[in-house]
Amino acid sequence: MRTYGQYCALARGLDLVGDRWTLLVVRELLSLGPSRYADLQRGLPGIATNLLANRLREMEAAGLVSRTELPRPVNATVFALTERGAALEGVVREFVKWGAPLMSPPGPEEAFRAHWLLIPLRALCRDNTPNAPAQVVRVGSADDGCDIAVGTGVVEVTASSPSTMVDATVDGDPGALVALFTGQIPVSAADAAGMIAGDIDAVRRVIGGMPAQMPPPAGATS
Amino acid sequence: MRTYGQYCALARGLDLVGDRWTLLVVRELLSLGPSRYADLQRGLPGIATNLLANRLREMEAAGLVSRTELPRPVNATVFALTERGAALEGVVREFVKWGAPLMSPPGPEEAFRAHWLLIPLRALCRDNTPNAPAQVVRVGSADDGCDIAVGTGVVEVTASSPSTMVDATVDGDPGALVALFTGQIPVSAADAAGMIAGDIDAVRRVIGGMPAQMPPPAGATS
DNA sequence: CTGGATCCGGGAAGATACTG
DNA sequence: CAGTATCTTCCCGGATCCAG
Repeated sequence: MRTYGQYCALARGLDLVGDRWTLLVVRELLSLGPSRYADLQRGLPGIATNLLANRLREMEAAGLVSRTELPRPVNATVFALTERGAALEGVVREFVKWGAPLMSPPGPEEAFRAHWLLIPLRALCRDNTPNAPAQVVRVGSADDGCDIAVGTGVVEVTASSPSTMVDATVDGDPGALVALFTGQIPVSAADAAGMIAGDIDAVRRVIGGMPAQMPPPAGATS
Repeated sequence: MRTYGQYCALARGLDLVGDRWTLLVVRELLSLGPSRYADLQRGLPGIATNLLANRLREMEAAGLVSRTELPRPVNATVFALTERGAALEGVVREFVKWGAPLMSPPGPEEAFRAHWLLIPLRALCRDNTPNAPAQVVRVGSADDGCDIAVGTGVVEVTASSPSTMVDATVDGDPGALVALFTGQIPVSAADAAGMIAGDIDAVRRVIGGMPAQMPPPAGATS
């Protein structure tokens, strides 16, 4: 293993998770929960298959990931974060917060998965009408997305599950999706763009009126 | 610049600061404040000189670092974090928290600089006797270390400055220093080991009785 | 002396093909 | 499905050299 050789908590931490792709694997496992190899590959477009296998081995050796072989007839391998690996959530959350101002509209070559929004949505969503009955808003699709469950003021965001009944679904191009949840475009505009299906009030209910995190375009008057 | 090509705040953040050494450069600039090239080199043992120059250029291009050429007769270059670069403090803090359990005693090959303790000390130190007059405890030396200033319950940790008058100085081998401030060894033991010069009560004053963060050795009874 | 640039070897990362 | 094998590319690490 490559090490910085420094007796410093940051350096020792980076010795374990500073390699390329490692924190993105953590993101996947934090978002999706225990996952199979092929699911991780789908959530990590651009990673070489041998590299994913290497990372999973290294992370297992470092005690961050556990590997479970399911017996017949399932015959699958499931990767999950250990407690120590899940403890990286704080690091990832701070990173996402720091990266938020970088979320200008995506380039044409850039990949997108709706479940990547899970960690940001946990920080962004609110229950604006806590006295209303519980509702679920889906972002993305049943195959790849997040389910935002609200009720009694509590918000829970999970990876979307096909078996969950939802009150509304929000989908569309990635840049618009991010702009909607960061409050840069109003719900009405998203609806006019055909991004919303189902109960539009459920969507209004969960969107926190967060002040714009993105820097204004150069030359804009503040 | 190499990129993950993912429209995700974490991936875009890692595109900027995920390269090797980058976050350690941030650590140095957060701890020392504006610094010269040679100072950064001293705080980053193991880095190749060309690599440091490359990183500083890339970080400048990314808007994380500013470069100021001081005019004659000083004729030096000073590197400092921009506001955006300084905003990485949250990421670094979470990383240090996560890395704390990794701080088992250092190996013989491992480098150490006392100013690396600055960020951890900010989380660790308290003012246990807020009504006493203000005091300063130095960790390490005037050349490389931290000054912990306490008074009226407020703790401020800065890089050590030769012009600061201190009430006590703590120094010694790196593992013992970490053990002392994480509460794994008592002040009395550190004193018996000759680690403390000056007012030992000033040292007691700043050490927070933090519960042990390190995992107990295997087989230990909890 | 400070703040680098240049050159080179080794190894990590990336792309693709293939397999139990 | 969950990888391995192989090849290429290029980043990193170490040493040396250099301009102001």
